[in-house]
Amino acid sequence: MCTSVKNPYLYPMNETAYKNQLIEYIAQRIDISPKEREIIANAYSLKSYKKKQFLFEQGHICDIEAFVVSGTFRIFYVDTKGLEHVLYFAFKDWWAGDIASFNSSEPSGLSAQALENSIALVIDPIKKEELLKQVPALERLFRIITQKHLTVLQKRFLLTVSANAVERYNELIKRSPGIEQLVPQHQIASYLGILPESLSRMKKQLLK
Amino acid sequence: MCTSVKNPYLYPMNETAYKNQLIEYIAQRIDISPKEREIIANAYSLKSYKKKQFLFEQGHICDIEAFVVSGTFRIFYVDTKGLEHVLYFAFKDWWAGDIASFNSSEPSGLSAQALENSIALVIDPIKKEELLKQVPALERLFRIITQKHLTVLQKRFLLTVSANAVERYNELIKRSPGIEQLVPQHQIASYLGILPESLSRMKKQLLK
DNA sequence: AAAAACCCTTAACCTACATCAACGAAAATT
DNA sequence: AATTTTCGTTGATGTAGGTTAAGGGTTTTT
Repeated sequence: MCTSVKNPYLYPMNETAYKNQLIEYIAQRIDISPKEREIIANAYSLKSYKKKQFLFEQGHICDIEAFVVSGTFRIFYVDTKGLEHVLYFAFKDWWAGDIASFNSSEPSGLSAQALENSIALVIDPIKKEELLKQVPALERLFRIITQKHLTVLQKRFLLTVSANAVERYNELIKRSPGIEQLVPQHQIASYLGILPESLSRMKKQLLK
Repeated sequence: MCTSVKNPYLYPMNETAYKNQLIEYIAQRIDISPKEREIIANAYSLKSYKKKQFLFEQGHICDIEAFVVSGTFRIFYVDTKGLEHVLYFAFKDWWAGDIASFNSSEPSGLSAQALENSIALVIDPIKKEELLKQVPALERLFRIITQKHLTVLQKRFLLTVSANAVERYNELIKRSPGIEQLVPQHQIASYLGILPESLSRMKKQLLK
């Protein structure tokens, strides 16, 4: 299904406005010249995703790294028993991708799916390498972003092995208040590493 | 306890040889000039650690990033109940540090302890910033290393939430054969996210 | 408007691993 | 060499969260 870039439903703002959102994000983290802003803006393509549409899919090569400008994606893993595990949610101004597959051209171990109609700026590995050559300051940006992702995942991992589901739930609500309005409850259960039935039971208990 | 740099027991090789080990590691990943090699070698300090000695400690600021040239460290987290959880082991040619604390000067959420007498090349955040300024190509190296760490942790996390202890144990042995000769069994249990008693029982079962 | 798909809840039962306690062997420390 | 600490094992018992099954509500699709 090929949707026009001009479709006002999918793109309530124009392309330049979305790209400025990315430029803003970058400028807050490193210094970039007007010339570099232009190069960056040109390197990314604007794409829209309908609810349930995939950004990339497990088993296929993930040749996309996305900056979410609007909407929400869930990034998840399907295990050998067919169960899904949410690695993280990508909201506005977050990145979504599978670093491993993106950098090695090996099949991705993750899928990313829109939880609602969403818009993202995307780039492929070749364009990204070119971009890094043209704007070397971005090496620093992506190092810092990756470090941040690593520290977040590290905390999450340690919480997962050291705390029970109730504690992990409380931590999530504390860190992301309002997430229960953005994401269906069974997806939250998946993020917490438990079944929807268990989360339902847990929340009932917590009301006492 | 101040140990002399000349102590032949602690340093079977000389300082230059250890630094060359780091330079070799770097040169295999990015291009560096002879001049840059010298700058890098000068930025790091050689330090020795007796068995059980800490490289850095949870609750204190981690102002150390270490490249292990010999020996083994365990990097672990002590939870609110006082239980220890191994995040990873750092062997020869691995890095050990707490990125979050190192970059933010906040108290570390991790400890690193030598499992045997070990030797490492260490750097502090200020020296590292200087080094990155003098050798910008290292931005790329550390971006790539951090990406690698992130993908490894991601796999580990997803395995932890999707597989049981037996499957995680088999995966560890497959990926790191010989680890059982390097690390005591209760540390392996901690890495797997189970108690030593459970691992012992599990291995007995597996023999059938 | 009807049908289908999706989502949440509850209940009975089950299992992987934790907890607690005790023992002997090995290794480190004196 | 003696003492202490560390390490691995085994057994009895407990529990968080998984499993299975079923019901009803809500949203999406036709």
